[in-house]
Amino acid sequence: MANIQPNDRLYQDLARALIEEISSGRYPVGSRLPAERELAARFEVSRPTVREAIIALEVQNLVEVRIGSGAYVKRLPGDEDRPGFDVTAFELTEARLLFESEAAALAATQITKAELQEIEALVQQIAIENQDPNGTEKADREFHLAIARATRNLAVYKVIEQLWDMRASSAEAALLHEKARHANVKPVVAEHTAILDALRAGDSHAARAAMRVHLSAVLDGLLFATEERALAEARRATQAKRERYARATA
Amino acid sequence: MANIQPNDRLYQDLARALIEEISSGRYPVGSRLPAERELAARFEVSRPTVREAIIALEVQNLVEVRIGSGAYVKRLPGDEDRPGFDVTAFELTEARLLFESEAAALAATQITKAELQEIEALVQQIAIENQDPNGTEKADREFHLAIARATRNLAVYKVIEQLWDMRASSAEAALLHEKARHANVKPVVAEHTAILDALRAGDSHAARAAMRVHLSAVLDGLLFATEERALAEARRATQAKRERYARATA
DNA sequence: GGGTGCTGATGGTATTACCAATCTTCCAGA
DNA sequence: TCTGGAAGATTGGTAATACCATCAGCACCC
Repeated sequence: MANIQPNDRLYQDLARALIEEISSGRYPVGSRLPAERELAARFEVSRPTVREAIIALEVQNLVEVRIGSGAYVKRLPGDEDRPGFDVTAFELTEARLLFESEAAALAATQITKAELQEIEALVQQIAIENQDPNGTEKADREFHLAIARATRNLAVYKVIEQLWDMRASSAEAALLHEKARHANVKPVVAEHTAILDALRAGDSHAARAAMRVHLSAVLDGLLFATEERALAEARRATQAKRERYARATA
Repeated sequence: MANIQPNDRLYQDLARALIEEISSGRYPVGSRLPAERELAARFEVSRPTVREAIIALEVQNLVEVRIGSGAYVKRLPGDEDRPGFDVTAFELTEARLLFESEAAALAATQITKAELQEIEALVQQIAIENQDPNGTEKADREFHLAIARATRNLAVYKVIEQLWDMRASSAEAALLHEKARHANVKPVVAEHTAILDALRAGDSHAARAAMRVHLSAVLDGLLFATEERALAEARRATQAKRERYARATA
């Protein structure tokens, strides 16, 4: 296949190339991509492979396929459309900082006694999970979702849930959170308690601020884990160099 | 093709059917989907069509394809993967008010010239769509997603996209927005321009405020449409009562 | 018990054929 | 001259078939 960086599967390589061409302005929004047969000839791949690449673009809502007419560019790709692009732990935590703080503020305006009791029980469970060497973060997740539920807005709840699902399914985020945990960066009970206190006081400003403090600390923990990871990588690279040198001088 | 509701293109029908099967628990997370050849036989389609459907699922990160092994379920489809999930128009717009304003504030801190140009073109397109009696809200959607993209945070983008997808798939929201549109409540270009101006000025506070003004107005429009609808319902109820009374006294 | 090799099953890609839908061009009629 | 319809070309959609690469499981040997 011509002009494609071999990487994984052909359809992905071709989708990537087409995304690059759209991004570079070769095919503006509203314009039609070349026909399947033409693309197949140009990239020296089979037509089914072209179709598969176009479908990948279609599912990402980048193009619209009109039967008998062609594939039309719907929008310019952003970074999030590059295959293999995963949500980073930083992005995830930044998004949570922005959004969960607003959810906490809204919840504070209307939270009930029962909801407060549930959240209090979850704070206690977080403390218990922190003692367990193989602890999970189930209670932490439930704590945040309980606050989202207290907004009594289903859309808000589904958004916060989506953020937590992203966290669960992102390999990079999982790795970094694991590193953070090994470095003993765990949910800080005091921060959760501060959020709970602000909710109890019905103070939306305090709730927003407490949630931001908490998630900023999570962000710091991730940066700490990132540095730890960078150090470990550097050590590994040095070791490899030493071995190479030992081999060269043996 | 067997057991598929005919709708659009075969691969889409099949992808939909597979999503339903995953959702219903037939294929839990981590389990392997049947082989392409088996699915082709079962659904009475060709193997390339099966491949196309699997690629659609793969691009949506629902499955992971291992060469020589099969397609494995990565996660359960959420409600956002299933059309028809019902969030009220009020909940949706309130969530957007909370979250999109934060996204606008973040975007304002780093937005590029190219991104501003894209957004400006979209504002102009909104104005054009407003003239069309059968106008859509495509440009409005793209406007908001372009701002989300300008945050350069994939998690933020996916959240805003999810909110718009909820709107697109919610029957109740669609009805109310239709009512609002008939009452001539349309995207106000001046509000969009104000958001654009704040972004251009790199003023995150102004961007947040402008987005909140805009979405508060959308909320007002919905409430207006809700009142109109409530009035119409009340009139219908009164008419029904009159007919019942007339029947009772006849 | 562990390692290696073989076989069958899996996905990946290509070629070819035919059909349906759309677009463009040309011709005939008003 | 203009308009509408038909025909042909181009487009995407689906299917069938062939062959190749990779993986997983099983059997055999050390």
